[in-house]
Amino acid sequence: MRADARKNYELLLNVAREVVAEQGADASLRDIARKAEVGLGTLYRHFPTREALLVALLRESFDAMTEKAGALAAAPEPAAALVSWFREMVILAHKLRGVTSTMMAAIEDPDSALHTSCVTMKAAGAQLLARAQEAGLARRDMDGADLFALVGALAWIGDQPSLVGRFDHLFEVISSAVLVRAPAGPAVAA
Amino acid sequence: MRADARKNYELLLNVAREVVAEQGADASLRDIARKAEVGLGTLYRHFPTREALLVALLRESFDAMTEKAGALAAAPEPAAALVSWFREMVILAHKLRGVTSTMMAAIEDPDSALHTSCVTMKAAGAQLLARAQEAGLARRDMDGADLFALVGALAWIGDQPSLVGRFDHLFEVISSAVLVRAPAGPAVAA
DNA sequence: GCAATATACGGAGCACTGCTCCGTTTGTCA
DNA sequence: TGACAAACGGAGCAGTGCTCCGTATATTGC
Repeated sequence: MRADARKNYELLLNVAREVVAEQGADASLRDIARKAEVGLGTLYRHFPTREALLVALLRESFDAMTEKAGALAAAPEPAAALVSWFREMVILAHKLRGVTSTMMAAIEDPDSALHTSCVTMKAAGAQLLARAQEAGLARRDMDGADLFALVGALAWIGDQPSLVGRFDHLFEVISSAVLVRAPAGPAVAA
Repeated sequence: MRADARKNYELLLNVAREVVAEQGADASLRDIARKAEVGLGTLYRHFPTREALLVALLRESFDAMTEKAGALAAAPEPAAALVSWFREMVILAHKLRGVTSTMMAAIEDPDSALHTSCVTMKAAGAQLLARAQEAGLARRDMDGADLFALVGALAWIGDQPSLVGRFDHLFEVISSAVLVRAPAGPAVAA
């Protein structure tokens, strides 16, 4: 890869990160090229499709979330670890507003460049869920994909301007659905 | 209003309903005009903005949901009534895919033509929720707006092609978050 | 039944979008 | 220092939302 090409690649990625953060996943590609002071053709050569650009943007974040899940896998409180990771996922999905749909599609599309990162991350999340389930702290009838769907749903809520004030509350409501009801007082299940 | 104008108005509304159902809320307005065999100008005269068109489409459905909530307000089982209405709301939001954001915005925007219908419907839903809460069957820390947000979140899930198979399950997960945990056996809270 | 006119119609036109294609420039390596 | 593959930039196409105005027509008063 030629030096100027590499430079433009990085430049475009950085500009895209900013623009997507402030305009959402359907930002104008011309705008990104313009802000990077680069021809539209250059953008399209490096990222043949909008998804390719988003993929490049997402992959690093995804791998970071996988790593984080790995770190939490040995945390003393499985439920707290799960919720903490869950929350970070939602925040990430919100920061890259609009991309959640892309993410959901990538999980099921083996041809997507994001597929591997996505599946790995899902597995990492599923592991946190499984640990909470084994400890009797989470619903047993859920898997990693369900967890992902809830991430997307919460990110959608976070994307609605009229709901920002309720976000924390709704996060609690939905995450409490994943967690098993705490036993009421000293009563012991038969 | 002239007769031909009224005819075109109805025609456009019917065509729009079909097109939105199959292409989503961001369907091409040109396309709608074309399918109605009407000039683009005619569409814009009747519905100056895309939102105006959606509003006209939504209002009748909204009023129907308000009515339904009224009918359920006296149902024997408050929790079942709430869940049943909740489910219909989600299905409606899904059928008009993409419009949920419009709906959420309308609730908080007094200038929106949809505002009244929307607020009324929210109130009707809130009433169902309140009845379930008074019966000790639903979380007390929720209100009508929270309920609406969950409708939107579930509609988002329903809009993801990769999640259609999990929809019923996720509906159960989220609606169970609204309902209070059933007391475990004969144990009585102190 | 027939003008007159207000009202509604239709689509050309503008600025934007995603995406392709190709003539021009430039980095690289012998 | 050339030669040339590789990268660049932007004109061009088809689509979009939305405006504006010349044309056609439904309605009204006679």
